[in-house]
Amino acid sequence: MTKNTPEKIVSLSKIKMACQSCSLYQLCLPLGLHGEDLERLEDIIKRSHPLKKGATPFHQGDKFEAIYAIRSGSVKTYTIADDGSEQITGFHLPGELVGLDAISEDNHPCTAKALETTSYCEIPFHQLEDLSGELPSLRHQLLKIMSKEITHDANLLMLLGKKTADERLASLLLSLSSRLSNRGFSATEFNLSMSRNDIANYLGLAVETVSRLFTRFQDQGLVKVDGKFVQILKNDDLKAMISECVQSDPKMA
Amino acid sequence: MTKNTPEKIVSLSKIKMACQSCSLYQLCLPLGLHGEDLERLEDIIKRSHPLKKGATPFHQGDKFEAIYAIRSGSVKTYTIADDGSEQITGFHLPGELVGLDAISEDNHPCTAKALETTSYCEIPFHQLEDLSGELPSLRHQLLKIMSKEITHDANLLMLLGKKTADERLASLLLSLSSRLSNRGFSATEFNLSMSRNDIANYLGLAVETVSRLFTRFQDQGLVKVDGKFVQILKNDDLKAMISECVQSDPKMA
DNA sequence: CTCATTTATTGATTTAGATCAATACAATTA
DNA sequence: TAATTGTATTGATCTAAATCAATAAATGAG
Repeated sequence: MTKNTPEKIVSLSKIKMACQSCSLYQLCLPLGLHGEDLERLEDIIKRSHPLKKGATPFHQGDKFEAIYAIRSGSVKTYTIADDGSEQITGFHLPGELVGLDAISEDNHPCTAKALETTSYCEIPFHQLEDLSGELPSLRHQLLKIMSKEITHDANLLMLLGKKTADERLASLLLSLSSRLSNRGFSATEFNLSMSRNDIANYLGLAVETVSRLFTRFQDQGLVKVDGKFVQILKNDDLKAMISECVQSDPKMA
Repeated sequence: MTKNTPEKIVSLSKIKMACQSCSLYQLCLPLGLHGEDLERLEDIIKRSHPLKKGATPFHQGDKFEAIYAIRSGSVKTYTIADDGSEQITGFHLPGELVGLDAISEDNHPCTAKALETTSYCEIPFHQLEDLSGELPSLRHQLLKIMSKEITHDANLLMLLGKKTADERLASLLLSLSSRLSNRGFSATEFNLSMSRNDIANYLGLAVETVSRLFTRFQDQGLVKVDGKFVQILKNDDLKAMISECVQSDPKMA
């Protein structure tokens, strides 16, 4: 792929994105668009070379030019504070959009890094914004995706603010499981593309704690873990973990 | 004001919102709109009666109809998990929009509650969405505000995931201070409209811890606290607290 | 005003998870 | 292949913050 630039033997018309034929259509930006409208969106979308593991499509502070839709692979986003400490703000799977947080300041508040070989579509934002003026369903879908991100973050806040280490890991595993299954992958077994360190960082825990949790979850028969390969054995028990837990404070709000 | 309903003696034309004359114009949705465009936005905005303390303009699960711009007072938003536990997702000050997280599912994922007497503008969302199709700067401002919320949440994540109790409280105080000062209030002294319990919940701490922190901050001469009234004495020291702290993990990402 | 109830502060004790430390296991590279 | 470096697991110890417990202020209702 990198050696003999085979793009040259592919007809130009094929290089153009075909969202219609993309398995992620219903999860991604073009949802709700058809016919000519969809073609207009496809016209502004650029497919780029796949990212190798560790590659960074954009860095914190970079001028905001485009948002990125993941086609395959996975990406983490993280911010680095003044003191150099890092906080991972998300793990992103195929069909998800990355970079929307850059609109506000017109530069990226976080860095994105491929956790494995990752292909993606690049959508120049100003063109998208203009086009969204003309296409109500594109406009709505964009707002919807952003709104979803806000909700997702709020859930994560709940996770970090209130939950125990067990519940945090259970939440992450269940989130990955359900998102992967929405994308046509197995809900019960998958490879974690991120390191234990990344998981710990994201969940606000120490690596050692994450490691111990995996061991314990396995001892409890909840999961089977072999390095990055995870099998969910008792989905319901994991779910129960994250809802039963926090004994409610009956008088509040 | 509350006794003799002076609204009745104000002409109907005045009841219509006048974003131009609103001190929050440059922080709020209409930023960038002028003349006829601004009037079109004002036409869809409804000013409602002020909320009394404890009133809830919308509840978790309510169908999504409108977003709310705070004019005066303050509001907290929170979600209630299945187990009844509550997580406060934000404190909202004048000029801020509440309810944008409802777009994604078409119903509100959180409840909003007035922390004090609070006046607000109600903006029916579908009309706003339509109008944003015609007005590029409105469209952009809406995306910008949503994007800002995503960034804000990411920062909060950093706060809850990584920081110590001291840093959390310092962050909240500085955030309130700077937001209040942007809104024309004093940056150095203000009343907290939320309870210690709310603060604890929001910061993911126990009430007792928050209480002890206020005491210690005061002992250290960082602030002067009298119940809900807070004076920031050493802004710089507080700032230093939140950046020096977390000794970076040099090898990561 | 008094009484009741919520909200806040302070102290004593416990604990979940961090940190420190050592080892084991992978993955790269030469 | 061994050597190097990064990543993961496991154990021992420590500590920040939770929890438990009691009191003290506020707030609000009658």
